[in-house]
Parts: sequence; structure tokens; C-alpha cells
Amino acid sequence: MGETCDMRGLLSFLILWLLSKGSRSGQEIARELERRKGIKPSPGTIYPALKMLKSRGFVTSKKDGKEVRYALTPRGKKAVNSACSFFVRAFADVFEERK
Amino acid sequence: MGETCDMRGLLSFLILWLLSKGSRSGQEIARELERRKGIKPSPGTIYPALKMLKSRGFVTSKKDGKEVRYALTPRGKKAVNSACSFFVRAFADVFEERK
DNA sequence: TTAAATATATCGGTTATCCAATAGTAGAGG
DNA sequence: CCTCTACTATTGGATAACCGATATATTTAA
Repeated sequence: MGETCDMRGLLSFLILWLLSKGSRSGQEIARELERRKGIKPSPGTIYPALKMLKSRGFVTSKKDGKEVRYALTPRGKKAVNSACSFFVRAFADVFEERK
Repeated sequence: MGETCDMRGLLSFLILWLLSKGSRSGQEIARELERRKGIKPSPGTIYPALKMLKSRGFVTSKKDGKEVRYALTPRGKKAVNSACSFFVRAFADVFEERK
């Protein structure tokens, strides 16, 4: 990517989706995003995103030694659900074509 | 959406993907985006996006009476292909889960 | 008990991504 | 002609989405 089409966006959506599988630390999230996108998001990307999601009430954080574990709030769970159905509706045929 | 998770982004990706099905006018693109996203993008959204894609050599435009028809360049076709495979790799399991 | 490593976080800046408002342009019908 | 309508386009502005550099805290290892 990069030289072709930027594909910016959807980082916070992916973070919420990952957290819907269970709580994670910031670094765990960064590593999972790396597997998906090819490049690891920098600290300046991941932590401000988590902070924003927290300020909107989608995520809680809990310090645990060296790490901080992030988890979805009930409101975050609802947000993921509606975001997923929106996402699937919007991009369904893009996926179908590549099966 | 909106109140939940913004889902901003990927507009230009969707435009390129639509154009990979054949040439379209700006309004045809806007209407197809409306079906996908629920709301019709405003002129201030769609035309600057098309202009940007044109300036990057992904798209050509050709006046045809009242309309302007947009089409992919060879470079645009390559961009769509790599963008699609990136997209599918990044979001495959989000999609699987909802089938 | 230091030093290195790891995780979290902030700051400043760049670019993308939208919208609302506004305006130009061309065909259609009176 | 002239107005109505649909399409195209620009401008200005708000916000999101990143990155690189830097700083801080905690654990681990030497």
C-alpha cells in the first residue's frame, strides 16, 4: 500500500473488534494489528487511539504491573456490534469477489 | 454509526472498487455509496476525492454532456488489486464471523 | 543495585477524510 | 429565450488518523 491507495482509517474499529475477543494490553493489540496490516503501529498511533476510545466510554483500562489491560465496556460492545453490521453491509461484495 | 464508532475512511478505496466494475459518473458513484453506507456523500466529499484520485493517476475523467465519466487507469487497476488483497487479508475474520 | 529491556504515554506535526455552503455549467421544457 | 433541474466543482473548516521523537514507569537481568 502507501504508493497505491492509502487505506487509512478503521484503526479504532479494529481495536474494538480485537477487544471483543477479550481484554488485551496495548502491546498485544499492536502485535495483532501488525499481523493484519503488515506494519506495527507506532506508540504515537496506538495509545492516542486507546485514549480516545476510553474518553468515549467504549473501553476501560486497568493497570497490571508493567502493562495496562484494556477491555470493552457494555457501550463498547454495542458499538462493536453495530459497527460490524455496518461494515459487512458496506463491504460484502468486495469480499465475495475474492473467495 | 456516528455516535458509536466513526468508520471514517476507505472512501477512495470504495470509489476505486466501484470503478473497477466500469466507468461511472460522479452522481452514479454517490448513489452507489449511499446504498452501502446509508447516507449520500455530499459534493464536498465526492469531488475532492475524485480529484485526488485523478491527481495520483488512478482515474481519468471525460466530459460527456452534463456528466463527467470517471474510469480507472491501468495504474488505478493495479492499485485496486493490491488494495483489495490487503483489505481482505486485514479484515477476513471480521467478515467470516458474520456469515 | 544498576543497566537494559519492555510497556505506556504525550507532544507536535502532516495528511486524509469528511461536511456545509456556494457557485458554475449544461440539457430540458415552457 | 429563460427558468428549472441535475450534475460538477471549489472553498473553508473540523476532525480523524496516523507517525517520529521523547519521556516515564516497571520489570528483568547482570
